[in-house]
Amino acid sequence: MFPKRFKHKDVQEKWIQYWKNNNTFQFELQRKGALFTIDTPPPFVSGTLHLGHVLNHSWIDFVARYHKMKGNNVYFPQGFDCHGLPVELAVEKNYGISKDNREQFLEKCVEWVEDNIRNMRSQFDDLAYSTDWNYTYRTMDDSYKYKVQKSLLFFYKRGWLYREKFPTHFCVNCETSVAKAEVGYQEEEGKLWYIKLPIAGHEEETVTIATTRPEMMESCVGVFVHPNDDRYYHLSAAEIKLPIAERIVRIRADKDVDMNFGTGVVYCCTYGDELDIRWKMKYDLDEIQLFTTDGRLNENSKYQGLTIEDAREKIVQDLKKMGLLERIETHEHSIIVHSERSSCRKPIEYLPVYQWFINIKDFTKEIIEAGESMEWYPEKHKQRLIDWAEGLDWNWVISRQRVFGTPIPFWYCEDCGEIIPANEDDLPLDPVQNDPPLKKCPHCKSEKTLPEKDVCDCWIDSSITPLAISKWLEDEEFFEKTYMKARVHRPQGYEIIRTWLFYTLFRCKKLTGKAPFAETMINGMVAGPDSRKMSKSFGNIVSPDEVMPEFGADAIRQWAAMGSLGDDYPFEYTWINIHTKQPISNEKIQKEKSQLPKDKFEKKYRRRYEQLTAASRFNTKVWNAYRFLFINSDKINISKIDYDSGELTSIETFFFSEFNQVVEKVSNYFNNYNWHEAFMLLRSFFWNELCDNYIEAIKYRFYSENEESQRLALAHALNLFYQMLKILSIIIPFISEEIHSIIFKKFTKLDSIYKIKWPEPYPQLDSNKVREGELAIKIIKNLRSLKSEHGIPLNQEIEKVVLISPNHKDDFTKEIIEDIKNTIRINQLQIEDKGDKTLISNSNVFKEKIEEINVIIYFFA
RNA sequence: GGGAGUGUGGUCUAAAUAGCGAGGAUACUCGGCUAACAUCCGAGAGGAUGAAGGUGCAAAUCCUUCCACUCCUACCA
Repeated sequence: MFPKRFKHKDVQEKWIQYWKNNNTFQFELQRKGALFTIDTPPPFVSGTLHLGHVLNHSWIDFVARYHKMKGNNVYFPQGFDCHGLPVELAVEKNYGISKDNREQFLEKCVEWVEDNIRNMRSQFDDLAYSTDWNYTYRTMDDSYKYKVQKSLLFFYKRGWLYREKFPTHFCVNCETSVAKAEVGYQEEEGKLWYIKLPIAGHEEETVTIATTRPEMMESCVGVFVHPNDDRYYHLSAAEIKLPIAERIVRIRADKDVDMNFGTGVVYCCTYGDELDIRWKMKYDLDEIQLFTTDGRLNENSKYQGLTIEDAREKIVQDLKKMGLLERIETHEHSIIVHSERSSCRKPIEYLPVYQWFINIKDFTKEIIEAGESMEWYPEKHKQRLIDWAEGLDWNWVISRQRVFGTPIPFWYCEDCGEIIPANEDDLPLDPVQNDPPLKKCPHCKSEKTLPEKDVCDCWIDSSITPLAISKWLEDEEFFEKTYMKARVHRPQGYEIIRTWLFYTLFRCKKLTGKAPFAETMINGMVAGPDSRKMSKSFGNIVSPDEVMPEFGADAIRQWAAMGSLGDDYPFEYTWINIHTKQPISNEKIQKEKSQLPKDKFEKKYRRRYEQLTAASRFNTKVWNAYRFLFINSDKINISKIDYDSGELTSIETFFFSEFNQVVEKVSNYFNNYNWHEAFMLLRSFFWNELCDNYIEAIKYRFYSENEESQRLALAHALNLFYQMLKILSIIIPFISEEIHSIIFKKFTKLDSIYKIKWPEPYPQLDSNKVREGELAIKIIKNLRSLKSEHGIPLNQEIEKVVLISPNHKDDFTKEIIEDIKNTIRINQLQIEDKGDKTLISNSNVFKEKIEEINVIIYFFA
């Protein structure tokens, strides 16, 4: 049976279940074919995939299916990135458990993550994502942590992992240090305070600084002016007596001072910003730490206990009382905030705290080399990696003062600070819960040890994904085959080139000696229809759940295929009025949305997704084409769809030959991950050639009295459409699988189209037949248009057609004359090599010239 | 503030080292046919390639400036 309609919902459910029950996507290491490993991006376990994931992972699935069909042994696992602040925040919020209650807290984190993964996995399945779930990983698993910790010991032994006190981006709200990659800048209206600082020795004389951070007065360790600033030339070696702190600091000249900002005088506080850090290092200034990790003033301050904000107000008041506050200005500036992987967005402070670092600055050259050694699709994004590597000025802070993460496997001696690394054999472990390998400090013999409570930065976890999936340290043969000797493909978005790709290149190269990737495929960001990023505040978010039920995965994958490599890709829709079907402007919609109640709004307006509409139509066309072939072949007994090239008609030979060319072009597009062009070609070939011309031209034989002709026409058509279906299955797997099971399974004896190889070109096609077939199709096309133009029903028989063909008369074989006659329904078809004036004497004759092949048509209606 | 990327009909995209009237697809509108089809046939509307200049016989393509979006980076205390 071939249902009349393609019901994507039922079909999807059926095949998801089937693929799962039959382990269709199972990977086998021993299978023949060169190993092609795909190091897929593990999505953060937010609980739901967004359209960006859909784009990215649809492409990845195309890659996997294509390379598999081409004969590679494709290793295609999919993992999940579990650790991170958002998990902790969610657990704190949803369960009300504090992270101080460590054990219970961690338990809940795992629970929350597992819930989320369940949902995300089923979203992947809904996409027909052909990953083998037996090889999935979660960064929170013990086996994963084992590898991460082992890699840390590896780095430690070589001196690339070290612990040091260093002013670090620190979020006093989340109480954690954050990587440079996790901070952002936010425009904010602030104030600029002008404060008079008395000159030491001449206290009646003052110099005025402008600052946005008056509360840092007590941590001031120097005052700076520009060396060329004449206004302050006389002060160049003077000293300042700091108010409140009552300390003396020197004035220095440094060209990093901006003369045009404020008064041209600036104080250096440890630590207000990155410049302060640089000056502190450069002039070996003192370090005065003023803040606690929870954002209060510490014992070094007279304002101990106050929050930073309160202290600011208090100090300003005090300065005012002392008569040292000159004036206050409002000031637009961007402040550095905790922005990524967190919704915190609170200001960042620089706190000198003990942190674990990985030396990365010394290896940027190697990283760039590893990047250069890969093929980039598209090439242009390579620059992002190089720019980032070359501009790097700090080492990588890898420790996070959080709970839910991979523990850093070290202890310290409380007395002398000696570091005690874990025994490799004891990994994975959590130093907070496990005892150190030594009873006594190897340095001072003290018995007091402290565990490292910090956990790793998430990028430490995710920067060894190629090793995790290849069973590094776990299964030597597997590792050799899927990493060392495999062609490893890395698909990802351009926004994480400087993080995920950068760190992976570095770590894997160092750990294995081999740069991890042979190639990388870069996708852009999915934007809203206004080509701005999807964001709540723009009201342009579309979730996959909104469109999947209506259109199905095969339509959404077509949308993904229409995007272009490396560029941003909007998800298009238009608001329309449901009743008039007229598009509504954005402004109007925003207005209506705010004015109408939700249910009324939804009754009146909805989104129209043009691209998905088109995709659905193509699905329907595909469905009906195969259905038509099925219905006809079902009437007679087709026992095989193999063919004998001698039995092919000219028209058939022509289309087989066209197909060969299409396969070659599509291969080329796929090899370059140019999904857009590949799919456009497939669609138009399928629709405009195979359906409109090929089927139309052989259709009459389906109804023929001649059983042999009927049988051959169907067998040949089924063969060609089967080859076509193989290719289509890369983009639209559900519908292809369904059609395969209905029509082709009995011929292929395969339970899934997934197991089929890429089509071989049809061999030994007779070039004469190709030429004749092409001629026939051109004539048929023109005759059909002619009929239509003159309002003659396509099924109405035409009395007579005369073709004048000076060049091709001999190509009109008996066979193609029959084809033309029967396809167009011509009673009498006459071929001449030259015209005859008597032909046009009849008044009911239309004349038409086909320039391309120099044929004149006389059409007797 | 700086850097990078992008900007082509409503939409997605093509135009090799610049070369004929900016092509295709899709969506939309109108008319017609229909013996698989929501198909098919025919027609229409819609862009002078973000803006302005410049160099060329010739520019979507090269140069300058500006604008918008995206990503990255930053020292304006």
